[in-house]
Amino acid sequence: MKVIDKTAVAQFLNEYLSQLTVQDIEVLIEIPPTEIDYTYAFPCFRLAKVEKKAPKIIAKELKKQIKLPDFLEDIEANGPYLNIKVKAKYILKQIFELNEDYGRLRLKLGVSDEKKKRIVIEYPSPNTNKPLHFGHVRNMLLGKSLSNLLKYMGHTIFQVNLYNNRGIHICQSMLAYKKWGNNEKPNKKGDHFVGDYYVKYGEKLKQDKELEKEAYELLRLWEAGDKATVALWKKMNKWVLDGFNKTYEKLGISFEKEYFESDLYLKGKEIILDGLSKGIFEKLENGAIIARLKEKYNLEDKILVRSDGTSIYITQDIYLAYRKKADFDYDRSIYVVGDPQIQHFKWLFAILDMLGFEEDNYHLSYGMVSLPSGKMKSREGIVVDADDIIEEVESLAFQEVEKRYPYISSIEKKKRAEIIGQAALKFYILKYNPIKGFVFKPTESISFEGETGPYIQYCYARIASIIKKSEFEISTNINCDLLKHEKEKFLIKELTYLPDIIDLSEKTYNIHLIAQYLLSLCQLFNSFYSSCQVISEDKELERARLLLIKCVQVVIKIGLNILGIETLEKM
RNA sequence: GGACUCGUAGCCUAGCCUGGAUAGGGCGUCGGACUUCUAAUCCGAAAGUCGCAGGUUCGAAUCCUGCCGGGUCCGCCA
Repeated sequence: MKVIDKTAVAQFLNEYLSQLTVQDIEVLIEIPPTEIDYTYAFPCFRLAKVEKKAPKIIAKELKKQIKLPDFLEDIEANGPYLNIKVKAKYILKQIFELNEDYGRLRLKLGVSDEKKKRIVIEYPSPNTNKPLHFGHVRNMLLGKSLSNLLKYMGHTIFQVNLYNNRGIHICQSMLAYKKWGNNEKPNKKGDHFVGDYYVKYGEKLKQDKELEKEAYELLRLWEAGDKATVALWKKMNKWVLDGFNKTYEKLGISFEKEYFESDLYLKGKEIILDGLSKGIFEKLENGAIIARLKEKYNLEDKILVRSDGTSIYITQDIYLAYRKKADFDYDRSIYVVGDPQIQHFKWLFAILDMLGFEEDNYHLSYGMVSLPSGKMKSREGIVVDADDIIEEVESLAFQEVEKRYPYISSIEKKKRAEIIGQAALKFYILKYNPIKGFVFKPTESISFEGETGPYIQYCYARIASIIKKSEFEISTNINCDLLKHEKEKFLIKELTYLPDIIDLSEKTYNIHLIAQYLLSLCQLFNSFYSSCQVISEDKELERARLLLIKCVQVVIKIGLNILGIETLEKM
C-alpha cells in the first residue's frame, strides 16, 4: 500500500522542485482554508526569491508542468498557491484498511526511518501526606496520554513514579495523627484519612507554634531510625499509597516501577564526592560542595552537599537519573513536573551534564492549576480533590444519562456515566495547551456540551447507530464520486490530516493538538450529519457514505485512545 | 536585581515552534431547526486596535527589541 500523507505529497513535489529538499517542501506545505476544496497548498513565495519570478507565475508554471500521479485528483494554481487535491478514494481506503494503525501509517507500512526509543516517563510523583488534587489530575492525564501517544508511535515506554514519602511535611501529618488520631484505622480512603491530619496540623499550628518543633523532633527520630516512629510512618504511608492506587486505577494509570524518596535521599552523595575528586565541583571553606554553573550554563551556582555533610534534595535526583539509566537503559528520560520546578530541572540537567552523564533528559512542564480565589492550599484544605472531582463528574453524567434514557438498567446507566464523565474531565484538561496556567471554576467547568469529551463520543455513537441500522457491509468498493456534497468534501479533507497531527504531537509533546483536531473533525461530522442522510433510497450513495462515516469513526477512536478516553456504541 | 512564561470578542480558548489565502472554535446573549440515521446536535446573528510601541519582511497574532500587565522561579527547603 502506498502511503498518502503530507510527506508523500512533499516527495512528489520534490520531483519538480529539485532546488528544495523534501523536508523543506514538507515544512512549507500548509493546509488551505476550509472553503477551499484542496487538501494541501504549496505557497510559492519562498521560491519566488530564488527564481526571481512572481509567486503567481511560479504557481502557474508548476501547474502546467506537473503530471498528475495516480493518487492526486487535481492541482490548481490559485494566486501564489499551488493547491493539491488528494483522491478521496485513497484516503478512505487507507483509513479503512489500516484501521487503528492509520495514525501511524509510516511506522506500520515500514517506510519510516526514524529510530524508535526507550523512554522513561516520570509522573506524578506525589507527596504521601495528603490526597491527590486537581493539579495531580492534570499531571497524570498529561503523563498518561503522552505515554499512550509515544507507545502508539512505536517507542518503548517505562512509566515510573517517585514518591516523596519522607521529610518534614510527612512528619506533620504523622504528628497530628499521633496526637489526635486515637490510633484509629482509616474510616475512609487512606490518603484522605491521612490528609485530614495534615489539615489538622495546619489548624492546630495556628494556636500552638510549638508543634513545629515537635514535627522536627519526629523527623529527627525518623532519621535516627526510631522503631515506633518508623512503624507509624510505614503504617500511614501504606494507607496513603493504598488510596493513591485506587485513584490511579480509576484513571487507568499504572507504573513499571515506583521509586521512594526514603530509599534515595541519602544516595547521590558518592556521585558528588566523586565529582569533587575529579575537580568538577568545588568545596567551599565551610565544607559545603558547590557546582559552578554561571559561566557555562548561565545559571545560579548550586550547593550539592551542605557544610555539615548532609545531602540536598537535588542530589537524590542526580542519583535517580543514574538509577533509571541502569534500570531501563533509556534513550530519553522525561519528567512531567509543574512549571514551578523549571529552575530545579535546569540545575539538574546542567549538573548531570558536568558529570558527563550525557543523556537526553526533558522536563515536560505545565502550568499550575489554581482556583478563582487563587492558589490551592493543601494544608488549609483549599483544594479541588481528585477523587471528588472524578466522582462529581460521573454523578453529573449519571443525571444526564438518566434524563435521556430513564428506561435502561441502572448498571448500564452507571457504566455509561463513568465513561462519559471521565471523558468530560479528561478532555477538559487535555484540550488546553499544557504550558498555560489553569483556573478551575467549579461551577462552570465541567460540561457535556460544546467542546467536550462527550461531544466527541456522541459523534462516535451516532456513527455506530447508523452503521448498525444500515443493511450493508462496509467496503472500500464504492463510488467516491458520489461524495460530492460540500460537507462530505470537508470531512474527507480533515480525515487526511490525522497522521500529520499525530506526528506533530509526537514531536512537540503537545497532546492538545490531538484533542483540537478531534473537535474540528467532529464539528465537521455533525454538520455533515445534519445535512446528509446516510441511510437512503440511493443504495450506492448509502454505501459510499457508510465508508466515509466509518473512517470518521476509526479516526475518532485512534484520537480518543491516545487521550485515554473510551468510546460508547450508544449514549 | 536576574531568569522563565502568559496576554487573541463579556468569559474560556486554537493558531505562535516552521511568518502566507477573510484570525478558527466553544461558553454566554439573540433568532431559528426534532412525525426523517440519537437535539449531549445543527443553522444564523451580534461581538476582535491578536496587551502597547517600534523593527525585520513583498507579507507579522506568529520572528526581534523595548515597554505595560498577570503568573512563576532564583534556599546549605523539598
